[in-house]
Amino acid sequence: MTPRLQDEIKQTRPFERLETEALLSVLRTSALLEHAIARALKPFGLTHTQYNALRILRGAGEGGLCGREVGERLVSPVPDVSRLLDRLAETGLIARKRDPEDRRQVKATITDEGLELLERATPALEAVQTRWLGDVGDERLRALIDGLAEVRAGG
Amino acid sequence: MTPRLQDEIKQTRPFERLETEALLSVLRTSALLEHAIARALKPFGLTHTQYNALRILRGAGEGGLCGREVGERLVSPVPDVSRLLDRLAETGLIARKRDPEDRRQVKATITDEGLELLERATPALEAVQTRWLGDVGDERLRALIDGLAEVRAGG
DNA sequence: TGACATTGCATGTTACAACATGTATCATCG
DNA sequence: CGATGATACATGTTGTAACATGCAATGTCA
Repeated sequence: MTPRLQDEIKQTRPFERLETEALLSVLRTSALLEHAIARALKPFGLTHTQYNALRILRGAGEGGLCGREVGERLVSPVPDVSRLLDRLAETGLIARKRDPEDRRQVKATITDEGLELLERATPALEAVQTRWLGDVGDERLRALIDGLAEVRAGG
Repeated sequence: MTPRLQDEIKQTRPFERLETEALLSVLRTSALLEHAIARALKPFGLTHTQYNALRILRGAGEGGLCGREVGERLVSPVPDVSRLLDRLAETGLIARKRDPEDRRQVKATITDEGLELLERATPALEAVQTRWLGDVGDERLRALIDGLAEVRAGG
């Protein structure tokens, strides 16, 4: 049922240290999930990062957020929020305007078109979530969440 | 000590479902780890994928492996092994030649230069592993490994 | 043997990531 | 008030990822 990482990547020898196996497990699992997510979002013309940015802006409401704030809220940090928002603006999913309070900032807000696309795309993403995590019990999920938080605390 | 994901990405509301939090935890943790790994490998002019390919070819020994086999053994699948090996060959880290047994295949082998670079780069990667995972106990690591394997089994 | 599919790899193209650098606006402090 | 630095964003460049397509070598089967 649950295959060993060692077999998945056809490694002949067992891992010497538990930490190595854990590290590679995180990376491989994430890569597979990202791939599944990319496939699910492709029909909507969105990358996962773009999808997340739209969700963040929806959560921000009318006032919107500046680029820096969007960057801080992204699940996976990206060092180029300007062009991320560029592309969303080009396709009309968000709108941008200079903040009169601080003219350095550019406030981004989600458009109706963006909201509509978000609602159409969300079920595809939930399907991925259910498929991959739906059969994992709450106790295991909790252990996973806590363990990963502890890893991140090491950085 | 262990921050909540919810706070890390400045989300105001708690996650509705445990699965969502687990999914995003995997993705975020992996992104942070990949970033740390990329930084560690940068002085050696290697990406993480390239580093892994070199390790795989070192493990294969004299006979080498063909591109398909390298792809199967990579932690994170990449759909372009040809050019991955191209770059390693350009910098002299691997050598390639057609397999006379099956002329479709191209056997890749690691060069002495590749072996030497691998040995110089490995400590940097182990440092990342120790920093991020060194303080996580074996029991938690085991739970992490098992939980992630169960997630992958869902796909 | 010859038609057909399959496998393994190469290559063109597009989009995006990552890094460095530039520019306008704001904050701070003498 | 003016100089200096910090902040927020824009932009140029390079390298790579992802996808599609094409070609050569092999396998399959009538």
